[in-house]
Amino acid sequence: MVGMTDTPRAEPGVPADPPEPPWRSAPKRRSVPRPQLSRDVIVAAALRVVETAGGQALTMRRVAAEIGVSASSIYGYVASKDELVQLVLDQIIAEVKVPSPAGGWQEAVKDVGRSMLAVFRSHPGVAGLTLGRVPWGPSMLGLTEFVLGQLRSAGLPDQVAAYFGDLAGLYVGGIAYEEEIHPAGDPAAEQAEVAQVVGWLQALPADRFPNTVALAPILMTGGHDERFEWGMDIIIRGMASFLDRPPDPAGHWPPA
Amino acid sequence: MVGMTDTPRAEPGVPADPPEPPWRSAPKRRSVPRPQLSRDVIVAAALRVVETAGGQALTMRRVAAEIGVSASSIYGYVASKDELVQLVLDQIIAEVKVPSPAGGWQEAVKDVGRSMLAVFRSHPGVAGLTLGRVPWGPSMLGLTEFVLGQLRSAGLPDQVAAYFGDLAGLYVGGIAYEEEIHPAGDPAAEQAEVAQVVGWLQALPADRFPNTVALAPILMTGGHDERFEWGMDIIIRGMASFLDRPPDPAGHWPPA
DNA sequence: ACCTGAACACCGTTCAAGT
DNA sequence: ACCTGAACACCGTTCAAGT
Repeated sequence: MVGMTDTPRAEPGVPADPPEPPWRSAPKRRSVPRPQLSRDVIVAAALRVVETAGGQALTMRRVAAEIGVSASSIYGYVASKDELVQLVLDQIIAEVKVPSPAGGWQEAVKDVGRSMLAVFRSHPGVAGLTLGRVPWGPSMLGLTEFVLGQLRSAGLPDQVAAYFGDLAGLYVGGIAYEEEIHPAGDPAAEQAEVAQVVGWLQALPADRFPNTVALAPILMTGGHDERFEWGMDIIIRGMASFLDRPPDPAGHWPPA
Repeated sequence: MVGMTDTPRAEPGVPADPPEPPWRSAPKRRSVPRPQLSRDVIVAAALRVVETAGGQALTMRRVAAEIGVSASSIYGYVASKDELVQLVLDQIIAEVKVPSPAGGWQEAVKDVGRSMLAVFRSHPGVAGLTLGRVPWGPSMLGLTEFVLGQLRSAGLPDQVAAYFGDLAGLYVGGIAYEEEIHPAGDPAAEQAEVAQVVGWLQALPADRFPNTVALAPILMTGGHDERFEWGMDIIIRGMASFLDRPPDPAGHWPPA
């Protein structure tokens, strides 16, 4: 079954698969007479490399070695490293769960964020790959549709709903990337590092930096989950504030 | 000024030496055989490299070439590439203007964000270096102090003020990085790319993706400034919402 | 038709050797 | 004391050549 998603399905009559996103190239080689390479094999190997050795270890040479093939042969199936990265992203975004909207739009949207963070956490190394990219792959579509639906039916202005993905995607990806870079592995070493910075801040001249000195102890506290929940809450509160002041009848925001 | 000792000086005051006769061997030791290095020289060269060739061009070899020195000599003044990056970041963050608080805390805090984005824009290539790093350099302190002071005197809970820097820093750095990656250089090519994605989204089956299809035209519209202002507004609105529901007398949030 | 191997033009970092 | 040059262990990508 590995080859299925590989097959270019131009055949009409097959129902409603979304069209290929613009960044996807057609594989250069088709007709596989032997158990040779394929996009799926390459993407799976890439994912294995990222998970076992981190995002910065995702190199064409390493992926090739993981499969047992030369680096150059990968270029028969994938146009560039960037395309491989997009394929990897699309694969793991497919794991994000679309939640039940029963708890209201605010919880539903937060749940998408939580699920996305959980997926990034379960594939350490992938979050860094989203930075500076918009993963407009097929698996992103279901998520986008759900979130847009939630925001619109809550009564938020279309432009507000449209911009939200930008902000939320940046936030979740950024948080996940920071967690990758500073893994929660060794709590003792982590606490020592925090204590060092807090100590430095508290040693500042209190007359010139009164607020920094005063807040130093709580500037760097809080676990990853706590900070993430707080950040999502801020964003959702900002979104919700648009419900108190709806746009004017022409749909413009801010209202005239 | 450290740079002064760097200037290669060929014995001032001594009048023009006649050229060496052919039979003379070169002197074994010149007073200053090579221009002396220093951190300032290296950081300045690094900044020049980043600005002229982008953040991904910041390599030790390129910085060395910019100065006219071997790559390995840089390690006499800077422990690693990461330290060099931190020095570059601190240098440019020093350019961020601390605004007047006259317009109220919301505008003041937004102005810090705007100024920071402006600085990143004027040094293209630097923003990407902030990702996954907390630039706790000396020049960050004045900014932190100002923002914390604004938020506290506005009446926001200390923990909310403490977390704000995290969120805002992630946002500004992320936005600036995205602008670096997709520079606004060629408006025609940019618009063509957007049109391609919009076309792809509009071609989706409208029964399965009604909201995505409906919002496709406005999902990717808006200039960089507009999106940035909107994102900052969302965050500030979220912050302001804490003023409507202040923390309980014990200082806890959310209030019991 | 598919894959390899060498090549090109790069990386960060180390370290013995030269001046 | 300071800097160089070679070396080590890597990159992404291309392309003639082999099978």
